[in-house]
Amino acid sequence: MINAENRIDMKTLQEYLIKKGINPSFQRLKILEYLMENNTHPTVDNIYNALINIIPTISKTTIYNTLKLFVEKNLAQTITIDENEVRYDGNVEPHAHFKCIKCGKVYDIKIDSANFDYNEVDGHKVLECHIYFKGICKNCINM
Amino acid sequence: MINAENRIDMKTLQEYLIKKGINPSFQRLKILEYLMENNTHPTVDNIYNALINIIPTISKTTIYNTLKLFVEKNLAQTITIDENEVRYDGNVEPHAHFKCIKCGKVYDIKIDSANFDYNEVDGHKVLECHIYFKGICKNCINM
DNA sequence: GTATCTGCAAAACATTTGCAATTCT
DNA sequence: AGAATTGCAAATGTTTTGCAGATAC
Repeated sequence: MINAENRIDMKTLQEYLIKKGINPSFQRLKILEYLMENNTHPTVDNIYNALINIIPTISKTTIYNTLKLFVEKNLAQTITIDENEVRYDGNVEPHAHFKCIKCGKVYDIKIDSANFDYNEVDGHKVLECHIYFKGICKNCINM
Repeated sequence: MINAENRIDMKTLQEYLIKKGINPSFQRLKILEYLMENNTHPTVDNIYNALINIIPTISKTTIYNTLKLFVEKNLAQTITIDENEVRYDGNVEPHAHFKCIKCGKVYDIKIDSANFDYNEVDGHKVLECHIYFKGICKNCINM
């Protein structure tokens, strides 16, 4: 879906929203575009601060509403790697995350899908499995 | 540390706090006792509502302060399995958690320590590894 | 014209902070 | 008395809610 310059055309995004049963308003398109083009696991505030330059009238309420809708329709997932900061990820495939305690950046980590393949643990039915790491990222380790 | 009735005597708790470099005030002892006797991964509110019956003057500020101190001194760890609810766990050994999406209960899951033994992922230095599952617990699955 | 979507303002929560009162030794 | 601890009240920050106006079909 993403080309070499990490840009996605609006038409593709629009079709994606419709396919998922979401009315493709301009705000929703831009929020989806931001999620797709930046795999930085943004907070609501991150998205708001980026989009206020493009849509000066956008409100945080709309961002909250839209992200909630995206999570319900499985276009995004929430990441709660740290207390008091909910982040959003447009990648809904199973994968792990790594958060650097120095720079705060959150990286995607590919994990052997076998490690994710729990049907049950201790007799409980497993529907989701989340894995995250904390430490020093490779950019910070040499500083 | 815990006997058959899941009760711990105050003397033992007091020695534990002192060993960890914490002045054993009555409030701190009771918060530690609650954590140790209830492995229910309580929120600040859970602890407050339980202790207000024992110490009618206790404040949430004290609970926040004390838990922060316990985490610093490695007597407890925070669990952020769901956005907007920080839970505390008196078990600081590496282990996974399972949260039931029906009843909301959080269970401890023993995990082969080999699965926790990452030194590095993708070149990043790993200091902590957290794993949690969501699904339907064995008590809710037959209801 | 009716449904939906947006965004302001207020409300609802959780957590932190400043500070004064209390407790402990 | 002096240092640490506690707890009230206010501040902060994030997310939700109610609702009125705007937009889309």
